Amino acid sequence: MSLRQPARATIRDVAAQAGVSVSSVSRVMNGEPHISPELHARIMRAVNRLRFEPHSAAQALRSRESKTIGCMVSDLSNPLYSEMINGAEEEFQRAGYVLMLAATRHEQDRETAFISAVRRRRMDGLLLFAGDNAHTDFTGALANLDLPCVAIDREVPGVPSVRADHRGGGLEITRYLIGLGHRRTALLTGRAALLPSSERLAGYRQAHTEAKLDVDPDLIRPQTQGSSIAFSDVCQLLQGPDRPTAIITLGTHMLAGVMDALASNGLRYPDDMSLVCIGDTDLARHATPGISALTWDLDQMGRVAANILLDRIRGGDEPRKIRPIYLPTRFILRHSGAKPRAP
Amino acid sequence: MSLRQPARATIRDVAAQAGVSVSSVSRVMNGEPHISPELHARIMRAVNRLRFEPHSAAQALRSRESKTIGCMVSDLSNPLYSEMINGAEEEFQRAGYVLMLAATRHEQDRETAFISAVRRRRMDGLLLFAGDNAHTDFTGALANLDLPCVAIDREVPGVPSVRADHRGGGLEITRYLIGLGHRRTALLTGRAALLPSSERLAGYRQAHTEAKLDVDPDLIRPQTQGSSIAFSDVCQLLQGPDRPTAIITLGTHMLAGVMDALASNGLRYPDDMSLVCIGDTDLARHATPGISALTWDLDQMGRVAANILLDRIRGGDEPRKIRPIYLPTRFILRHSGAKPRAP
DNA sequence: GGCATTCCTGGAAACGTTTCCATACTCTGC
DNA sequence: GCAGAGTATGGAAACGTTTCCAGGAATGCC
Repeated sequence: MSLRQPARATIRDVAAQAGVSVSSVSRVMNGEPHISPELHARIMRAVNRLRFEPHSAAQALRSRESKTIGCMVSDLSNPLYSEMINGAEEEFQRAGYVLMLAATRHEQDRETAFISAVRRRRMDGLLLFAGDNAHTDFTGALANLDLPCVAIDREVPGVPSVRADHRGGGLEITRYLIGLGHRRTALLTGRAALLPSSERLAGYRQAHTEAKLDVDPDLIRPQTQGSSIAFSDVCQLLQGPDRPTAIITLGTHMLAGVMDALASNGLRYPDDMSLVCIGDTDLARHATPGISALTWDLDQMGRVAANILLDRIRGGDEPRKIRPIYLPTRFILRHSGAKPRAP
Repeated sequence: MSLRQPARATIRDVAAQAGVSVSSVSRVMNGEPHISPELHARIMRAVNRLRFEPHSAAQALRSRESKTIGCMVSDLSNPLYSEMINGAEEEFQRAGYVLMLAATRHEQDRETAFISAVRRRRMDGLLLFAGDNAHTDFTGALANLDLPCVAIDREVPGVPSVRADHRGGGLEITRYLIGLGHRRTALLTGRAALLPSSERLAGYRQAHTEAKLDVDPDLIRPQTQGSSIAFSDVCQLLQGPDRPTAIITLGTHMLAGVMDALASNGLRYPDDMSLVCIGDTDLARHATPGISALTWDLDQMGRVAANILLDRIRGGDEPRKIRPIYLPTRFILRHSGAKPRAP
């Protein structure tokens, strides 16, 4: 159809075509004030005729702004993350930024590699999703970065963060189970090094302390997320001498493993075992009976984090409040909890 | 801790520090041959001392390669997509490319806006995930792009694609239901403008033709994805005079609505209604009874697409085979299908 | 009418690389 | 001992913008 375009138009071509200087074209493209209507019109005509599109590498080089946000996430296939990113991305799009994504798969090498990419590409900001707090090389590299950052459900020294109130959520659901009479509640909460897990555990402990109950460390299973791991964890717990009477588990992937384990041990919930899951899912909603779940607004979290980051980018280096912002969790009561059986 | 770094080191600083020319530094950084070991060592020492990191905008400007891949997806929060992207991203990372992500939310404006961003940023390639084939402005803009592209589950003229065999899958599951004796099978398959939906429908029709059955257009519900829509669709179908005896539905979000609709109409599967879902999910796996599902390898699809794109980028403009590559689907038989009740 | 502002425009120097060209040196084979 | 190929380095011109500086034309004020 169209001939192969020999070369893309540059700002120079536009200036020549319109018979004006390059600087005027630049001013028009950037919407600067003090431009006569005629000049504006003439330049825009040339821009359209030549289909001029500024080369953003050149812009970035000169203006020291890449209009780019880095986004580091451990596992993109986890819907918890992708939903937050979805929300954040929309805010960035609206502000004219493009998102650069990297999945680190919990590997420290990938984290530092991405930090390096962030530096080389002079990205304007960085969004950090939950990742291992134990990765110290990473926080070191980050400290030298001198770049607006916002962390999501992650603790990074000197970096403001947005978090769901996992501690409060853990407290609420544990209190609920204790209130039902449960004295032995298993907690399958994902990698211990992740902030949401450790916060949840803190809430769980607090609820037990309040009720003057001891917590059996065996009941805490801070394993990597995964349905088969949940399965074997639960089987193991069930074979022990002193079974738990309730289980708190992550909703994504793990809940399925837990349900399998119960079923293959001939147990039913809520009668033989109470169940609460963290993060509402189709499975929790539509299992029979429905499974009570702790939930929070992922899309909103992504958006809030994005806007804080944008503010910091625009506001320059103000050493804003670093205090984390907490978003509430909400407990959805369904029918997966009951009083423990009399022993 | 560390003083605020006044300015980042440039290749010039490195050259000065090492007492060599800029071009030598450039050569070393890019691993070019014909460099004496001493020079190499001297330069690397300077690089490390100054913590030099090349400015990728400058590199992109000069070398006309941005080492960047655009990735356009309609809805990032859909796990089907995020899992494919997760796979693709790993391949790109391995090859030294960074992924730039945009969620279009099925809005044509966002699609063209992103295409423009792709041009301005001189991205090296573009990955297109399933989107409305009806968006013609978009395909026009794309045709002018003259850039390596690969589409995933999407039909774009002149662009090679990777697709799951949705047609074959639709055929297989419809045959299965027809084999059980079903004559009226509802199909809730998502937006009609999406390739997977239309392909699935084609398979569905073919199975009916083979069996010399008519298809009732009322049974085909090409609605937007969403659990509440599935709910009302099914309720409507159940109130009609001539109920379907089987339902094929998308697994993500929609299956839940379907199950709700059945429950609230006092129906049970598989006895009152057979069920097959597209895309395996926790819910399909762990509902009781388990729900038969059509599945395919999302991670693999992302990787295959990424590698085709990388090949095209490296291989230059070879007008390769544009024929789509199909990945197989697999039918997982569970317990959600039965013979229809005698009327 | 002279002078200080403000408005509009152009020229040219950056920004930090890569790459082309030139040059000086080291081999190799005869 | 010399042409020619190959190796190792440096110099300088791009790449396509933004932005600083300068200057001419209006405008306002006394």
